[in-house]
Order: sequence, then C-alpha cells, then structure tokens
Amino acid sequence: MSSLDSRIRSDLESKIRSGEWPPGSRIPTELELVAQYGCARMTVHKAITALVAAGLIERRKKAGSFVARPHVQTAVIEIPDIAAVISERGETYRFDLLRRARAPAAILDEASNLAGFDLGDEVLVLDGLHVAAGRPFCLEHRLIDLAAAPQAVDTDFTATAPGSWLLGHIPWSQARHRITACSAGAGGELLQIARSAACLQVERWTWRAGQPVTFVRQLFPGDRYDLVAEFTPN
Amino acid sequence: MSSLDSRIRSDLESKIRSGEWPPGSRIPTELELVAQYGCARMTVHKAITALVAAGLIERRKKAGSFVARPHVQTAVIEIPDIAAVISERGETYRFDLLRRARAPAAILDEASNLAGFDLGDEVLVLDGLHVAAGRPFCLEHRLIDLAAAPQAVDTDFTATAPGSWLLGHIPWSQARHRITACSAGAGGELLQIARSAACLQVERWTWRAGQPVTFVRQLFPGDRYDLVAEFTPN
DNA sequence: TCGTGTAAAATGTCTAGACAAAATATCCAT
DNA sequence: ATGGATATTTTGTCTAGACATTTTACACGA
Repeated sequence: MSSLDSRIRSDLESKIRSGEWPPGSRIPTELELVAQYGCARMTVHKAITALVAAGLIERRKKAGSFVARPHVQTAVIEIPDIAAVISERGETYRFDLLRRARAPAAILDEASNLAGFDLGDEVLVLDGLHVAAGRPFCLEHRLIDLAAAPQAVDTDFTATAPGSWLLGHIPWSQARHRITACSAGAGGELLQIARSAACLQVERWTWRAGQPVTFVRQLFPGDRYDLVAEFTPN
Repeated sequence: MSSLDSRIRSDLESKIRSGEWPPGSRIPTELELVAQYGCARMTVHKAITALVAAGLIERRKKAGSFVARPHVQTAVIEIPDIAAVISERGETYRFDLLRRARAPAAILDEASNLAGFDLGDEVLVLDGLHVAAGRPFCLEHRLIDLAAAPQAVDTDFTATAPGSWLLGHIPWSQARHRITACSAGAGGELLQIARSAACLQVERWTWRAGQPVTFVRQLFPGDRYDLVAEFTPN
C-alpha cells in the first residue's frame, strides 16, 4: 500500500482522474519521473504498467506515455449467488425443487442452443423456485451436462439450489449472459404475479475448458430485482 | 507477446484454466520456477503478479502462491452508443427530439435522486426517441447538469442524440447503472407497443470528478434489445 | 521538393542481486 | 505440556544497469 510504486501510481492516477492531465495529453517520461521521485526506472515503470493494465494510460515507444481517451462504455455487473443475496437482506431463503429429470440432450428443444454450446449425451434438467421471505423471487430452469458434472446425479437439490452447488463444486472458465425483459407468461402462476407482468430474464451459458457445463434461465419479477453495475471508464 | 514473462504467464494460466492445478492448490515457488525457466526471479514474479491482478492467483508470504477460488460472479457488459449499435446492424438510425427544456434542478421530482447525485442549479431536460429502421427502438429521458456541461446549451440535439454528443465532449470518471424490467406504461404510445408490454429499463448516473454530469433513463421494448455480458471467473 | 536513411528518444524486457516483511516452524526454558 | 523467542521460508519491493525495439525527427542527397 505505502510502497513507493503504489504512491507513484496513485499520484499519476489522481492527476488523470482530476482532469489535470486531460485525455490525450502526454505525461512525463519515465526518466523525468525517475528524477522527480529519485528512484530506479523499474519502479516508475511498474507504476505506469499498472495504469496501462487498468486502461488509464497508453504507451507509445519513442513518443511517450499518454492519458488514454475513454472508449467503450463497459460496466461490471455482479451476478451473485441468489441464496447469498437474500441472506444479506436478512430474509429467509428457500429453494423449492419443482422438477428433476435426466434426459438425452438431443431431445431438448431449448433456446439453450447457442453457437458453441453443444451439450453432451445426457443432461440433468432441474426446475425450481427461489423463495425469499415466503414470496417467490426467481423461477429457474437449468440444464447440467452430466459429462461435465457427473457428481450432480448423486446430489440432493431439494436442499441446496443447483447454482450454489455448482459454484462450490464445478470450476468453470467462461460464461455468457443475456439479459432481457419479457412477460411472466406461464411462469406467472408460480411467481404469483400476472401473466402479463414484466420480468427480468437472465440466461447464462457456462463452459469449462471449452466444454458446456450448465445453462440456466432465471426469471425475476421486475419489481423484485434489479441489476446494478458500477463503472469506471477507460 | 513472445516475451519470456508472458510465456511463463500463459503457461501458468493454462495449467489453471485446464484444471490441472485446481483452485486452492499451491503452485511452485518463485525460486522453483526460476530454476525451471532459467531466468531471474523478477521475471517469474512479474508473470505471477499479472495473474494476481487478474484474480487468478493469490499469494501468501511464507506459504506460497495458490490458485484462487472463483468468488463473485462478475460480468462485463458493454453499454454502447445506441447510434453505433444500430448502424452496425445495417439499419437506418434517427433521433427524434421530443422535448427540450431548461429547468432549475430543485423542481425535478425525479427518481434521479440517488445518494451522492446532487445536480447543480440548472439542468437541461432532453426527451427523445431513438428510431431504428423506422421503428421506435428506445425512449430516452435525460438530464444534463449545465454546470458540468455548459456547452450543451448551444448544441442542437435534433441532429445528434445527447448520448453521442456527451460521449465525445464531456469526459466522465464514474457511472452507475441500474437495470430493471417494467411495463411500457405511458411510454407505450411513443414506442408503439402495448402499455403492458415488458421493457428493459436502463438508468445511468454519471459523475465527473465527484460532480454529477448526466442522468438518463432508457426504455427498450423487451423484444428489441438485450444486454449480453461476457464473463471469465476469478 | 521529396524521399530516404540514420540517429535519437522513449518504452520493453531482463538480470542479479539486496533487504524487508510476514507467516510458519522449531526449539528451549519453564 | 506450554508459552515465547528465534530461525526459516516465501513473497514484496527496490536498485542500477544492460540491451532490444519501435517510432519519430532530421539531415542529406537525388
């Protein structure tokens, strides 16, 4: 924290964030900063490297280092474990398993068919309802590839939600989310809302080392859940 | 790319991502890796540092370096310029300005009142409709703090959407997004959908150096837009 | 005037070592 | 056995320099 390189780094960062060094402007050369701080070049270099990794600075050989211009708007959303979210709110949490079936993947007519998401031979289908403080909170439809997670067969998902179990047992390497709005439709009865009520639908495809692990579609009543994303440019 | 440290880094990373080194397991000490690669410790250290920054590895003094357990599910969503999105699809794009007004911020009864988002004295209110291929695509309600962006007064927003203009003219340092599902409500007429139709609502608060810059609420018909988020754990 | 080649400036990578800091392990005295 | 001092292991930071690489600027020649 109080190392010299982190001090240099935060000095530079505050000059940038404050606008004192506007986007596109050139910052002092490494040798100038070496003279200014009286340290070795590696130390300055390390500080700048961290800011480059954070996207705040761009370096060009011979030309120097420049404050990066903010480019694409990206935001980091956190899609946490539902059980954890609800516990944090101080509400009781329960998962009701509605359906459990083994099925050959070929039969599934799912919208889970995404390019590059080719499920193995057999799939575990799990439908359930997350309940918070006695009220339905999220309707979940999940497929687990049994080739990727064979232990799932011997797991009792009436006790733990499959999402929580997977988090702890199957590491993954890649996921893709799709967030849409739709009407509750047939899920409305289970969620105890009108069929026409607006819902937030989160679909997630998860891979491990290029192999599909699980697909999940979660339906949240629009007034009971929202995603919040923090965002810092560059 | 082909530097030694990046080679070491990708070696380690693939051992982790493949599962050969499972979460929680200890990786070789820096000195062992030095012996293995025949390089200086700084080089190994740099490679590991990058993986620590990426959240793939955790280091503990005396104990060693360990493969991190995946923790919170975070995803990076891109919230791009609407005009750019539509052009990429190859559709025509138009922005219709529906309302333009200057108002004292005090009057606003907005839900824009977020903790830490205290607008200045005067605000520019801009309501408009993004139109793609002749069909309404997004209904937008925006506030611009005139203290933060005085040039907005002299800008003609019938030509450019305020979002695009702000992107190019006012740098910002922080933003907060809220993504919810709701019914179209009164906006349904303008979007040419039923009042009860599900919509994706994106609200965004933007600051610059701690000062509010703009608030925007965008309403997308649920069937015409969805957010996609890519995600890699750790 | 217009290229073109060369020098210079800046970052990129790496070495071999030093000392610091933290956490664990060990040993000794009680 | 137990508590505390001490040693050891491992990462954390930093130095002072070397050479590579890339791009720009400039001088020079056609």
